[in-house]
Amino acid sequence: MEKVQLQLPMSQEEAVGLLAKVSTPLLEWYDKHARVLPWRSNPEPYWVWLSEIMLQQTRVEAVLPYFQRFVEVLPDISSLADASEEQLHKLWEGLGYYSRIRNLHKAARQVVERYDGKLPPSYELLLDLCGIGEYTAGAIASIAFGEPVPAVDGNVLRVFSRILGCESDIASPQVKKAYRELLQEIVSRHRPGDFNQAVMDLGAGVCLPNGTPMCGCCPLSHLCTAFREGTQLAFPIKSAKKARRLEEKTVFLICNQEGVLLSKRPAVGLLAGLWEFPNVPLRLSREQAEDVLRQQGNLPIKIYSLKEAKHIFTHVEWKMAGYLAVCQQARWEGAVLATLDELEKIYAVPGAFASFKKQLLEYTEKGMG
DNA sequence: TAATCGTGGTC
DNA sequence: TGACCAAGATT
Repeated sequence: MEKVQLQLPMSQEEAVGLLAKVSTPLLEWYDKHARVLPWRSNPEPYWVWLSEIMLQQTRVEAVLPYFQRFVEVLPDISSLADASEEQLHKLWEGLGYYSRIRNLHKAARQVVERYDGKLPPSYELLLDLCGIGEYTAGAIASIAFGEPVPAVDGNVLRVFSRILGCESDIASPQVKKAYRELLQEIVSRHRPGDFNQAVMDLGAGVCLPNGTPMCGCCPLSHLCTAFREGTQLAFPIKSAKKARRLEEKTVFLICNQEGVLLSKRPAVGLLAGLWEFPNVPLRLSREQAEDVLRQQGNLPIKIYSLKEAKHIFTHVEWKMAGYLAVCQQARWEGAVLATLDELEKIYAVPGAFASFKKQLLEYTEKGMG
């Protein structure tokens, strides 16, 4: 990778000099304003690791209930390594980016095999585990083991691009690398974990990404180039993303006296390995939907049209029609019959199907006519 | 390097 | 309502 220089309104030496002044006021602010979080109250390596994986591209408030339940059920790395994929999917259901839990599972097995079930206490060794990249290795190494390395995430890039007035595109891997090297020079040697978490708390609560940052509360405003110039909203510079593509589907809730049919998604790709209601491409009319149901071997007693649903992923949007078919014998190639209790407790069904799951429960509770 | 991979909150 | 975005990793 070619070495890239950050585009700064100052020299590299001036930038390092400016950043050297960050640590003291940042840590003083953190001592007063740090959020109280389970993995901070008990920063054992397993908790720090699990929290960092859950927090990837995910807000603290969304993570909290998942984290609590997860460590209750699987209190250590060894129990995680021994868990079934089905159980892990259920514990992760609704949290998104499901490759995270599969990689966490693989890594737990690596840790048991290589390190006797204890997370290795170094950035380089952590980096070698599944699902742990540059950011997460830095976060665990600094927070759980006190290694003085930076943890460069979206918060760090936003906060420091504003402080520096840096015009480089933070979406570029080379630019992230340049930030890592720069921050390696100034991360607190005494409190690296607190330093990294302080920047994240500052980014999450003060140096906001969406809307106007609260510079009046910021312990670093006196150092901040963007604040001085009134250009906070111009940073960070980030290249535009590609537009989403649209996919249309027809979803079938095929029920009998016992329960409803579920299919398992392919092992790779979107929502890999999770369960879903049987579905086909395109939004079908009621007549077309009846044909599909009959082709799958059903003789529906009654068919209800459901409310259409939309689900937006990062790079795809699903627009879905839905039909509920009441059958004597529910059939669909490759599908299994799940009771409502099993749907609740065993099968992990992603949020994309939440609207239809809700409509199913409304039907079973009240009847739909 | 660019595309892939979820979900929920906010303006 | 739609666009943007969040404690990224993998291929």
